[in-house]
Amino acid sequence: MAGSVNKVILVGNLGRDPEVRRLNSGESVVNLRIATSESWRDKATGERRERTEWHSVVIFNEQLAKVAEQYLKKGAKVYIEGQLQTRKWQDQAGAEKYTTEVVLQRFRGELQMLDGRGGGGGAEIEDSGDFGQRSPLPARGAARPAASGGGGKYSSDLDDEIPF
Amino acid sequence: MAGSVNKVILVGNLGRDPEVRRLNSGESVVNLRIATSESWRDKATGERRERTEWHSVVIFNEQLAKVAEQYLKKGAKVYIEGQLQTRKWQDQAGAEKYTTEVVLQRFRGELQMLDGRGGGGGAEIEDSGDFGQRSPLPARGAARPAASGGGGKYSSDLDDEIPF
Amino acid sequence: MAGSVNKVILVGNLGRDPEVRRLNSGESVVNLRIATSESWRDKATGERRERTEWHSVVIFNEQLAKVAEQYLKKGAKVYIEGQLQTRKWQDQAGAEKYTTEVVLQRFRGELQMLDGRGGGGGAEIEDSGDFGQRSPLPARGAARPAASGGGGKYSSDLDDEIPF
Amino acid sequence: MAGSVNKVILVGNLGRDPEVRRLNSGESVVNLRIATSESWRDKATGERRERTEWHSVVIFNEQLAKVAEQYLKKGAKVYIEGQLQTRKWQDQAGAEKYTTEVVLQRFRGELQMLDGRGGGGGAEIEDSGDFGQRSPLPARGAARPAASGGGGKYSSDLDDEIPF
DNA sequence: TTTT
DNA sequence: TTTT
Repeated sequence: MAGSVNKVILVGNLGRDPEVRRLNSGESVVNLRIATSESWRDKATGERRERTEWHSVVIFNEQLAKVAEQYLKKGAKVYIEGQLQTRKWQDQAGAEKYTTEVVLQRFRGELQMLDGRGGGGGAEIEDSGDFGQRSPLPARGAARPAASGGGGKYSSDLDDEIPF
Repeated sequence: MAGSVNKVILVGNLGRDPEVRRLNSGESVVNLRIATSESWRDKATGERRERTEWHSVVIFNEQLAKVAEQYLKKGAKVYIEGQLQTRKWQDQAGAEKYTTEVVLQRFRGELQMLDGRGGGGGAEIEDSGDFGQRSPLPARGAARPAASGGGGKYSSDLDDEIPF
Repeated sequence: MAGSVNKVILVGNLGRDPEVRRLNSGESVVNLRIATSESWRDKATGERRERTEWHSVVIFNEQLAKVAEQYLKKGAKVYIEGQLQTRKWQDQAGAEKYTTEVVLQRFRGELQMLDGRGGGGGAEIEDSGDFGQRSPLPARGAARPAASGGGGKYSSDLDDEIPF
Repeated sequence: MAGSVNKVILVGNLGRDPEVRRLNSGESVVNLRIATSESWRDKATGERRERTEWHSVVIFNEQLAKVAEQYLKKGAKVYIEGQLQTRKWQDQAGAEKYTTEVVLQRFRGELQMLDGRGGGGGAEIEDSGDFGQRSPLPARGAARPAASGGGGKYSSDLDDEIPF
């Protein structure tokens, strides 16, 4: 459709470690389970209440999948930007089911690690040349984690694999 | 959870007229079915392909529910901002089902009508006083439709009901 | 900085035709002037008031620059996604000035045309192959306009130039 | 204007402590200075480069101003949602200047504290009653910080002042 | 079920 | 300078 936008922005915490599936193509797909929550005081009872929402996130973006696989773990706080997709499937009994996921397509979406030390992930992309004073960050969908723990080695390795 | 964000932004078209449910409280809840789509050319086949995604939107925000009920109809293009919520329900056979919706809670969310003539809806809210040169728009979650077709009457009526 | 996000989302109308600058590299950069506005009823006076905000948008993204150049004109309604950048410059008298712009970097940002007939622009990108049922839209920052006025020719030409 | 959107989303760190101005009305306005940055590897030189962008944020939203005043300090990481506003002013020499700010109007905008312990701020709002299973969070523009350091006292005090 |  |  002309002129449409389908965007989800989440800031939340991983409920468990990332799940990585390796495709035949060699690419990996990462699934995250992310919790967001709101709390409020119920005026009627005066009690504090909280509602947690769980989101299924699927990362097809190769660079971001690598970052997720290498640096994220249960409890990590992340910023995620993707799009809504609902897919139909059948359970073992043959019943129709629908699942709605937040999807980061190839070359699309964003992932930022928001934890302080040993985890904060900033955008990190190679530039193909100067662009006046605007050189930074021409590319999309990439995240570079800060050195986690013992240094920047993994970070460097990752850098070398980013193809632009 | 501390520091979480759960936000969905959609620009798309209504697949059918809004569905309005009246609650016992007198409030109304509006359900929208919104399509977003992307198209691309398949490199392998050279054919143009398109994928349409359908979104279920639920409007609990009273002002926006009124706007939706009065001014939106099948085919209308809208900007929607809400949050993801998944709810569990049982079908007639007793099978567990999950549905994920984009929800505009009371006093939350945004709705903007994007159609040109007889439909464009801008934010429209009363101010409770001046605020230096920054007076505009202190309130959230409101949309005022332009007069649709026969004039601004409904728009005015609506204005009078906006309680701030 | 690790884990940062800098994002602007605008839906508004062009105050004038796009301004195109051709760089020595052959690339073009497009500047847009976009108005957003809010209206509200002043509670004290009962009068309707409106505040219009003007935004300077700079498009370095080549694909989106082409779309803007070819299909946008004064009055057009667009969805824009970019990032905030402030740059320092000197006026003729040598006085320091700062200008803040919404920038769509190379390969980044989004542009959707929201006008109905002869103008609605949907994402339009070639795919490099199938990806199961998820094939669509792996790429970012692209917009394909619908044929404006005299047909889809320019649209097709544009398609051929999109390098992925 | 009908159907317009003016939204800025930032995730970044405070460059200095919040600046609080007390208005004659008793309300306070808080100014923040927030840095976002991107880093990338320059393909030509192979060097890592980084660009930091500084944003001026102005909080008129009373609740969020209180949160900012009480809980934010230099270095804190925050999620901010506001709108772009450019205002004209004159320096001491009478020269015209323009400043663009990210503004959180009264009852509008969002602020989430993203630091781990003693700082993470989740939405925290009182509800005016039940709303089926959807009771949470009817209100907008509020943030409740987690107890910082020694307990929830300030948090509770703040709660009592939130008028809904 | 929309839209192009 | 747009739009309603």
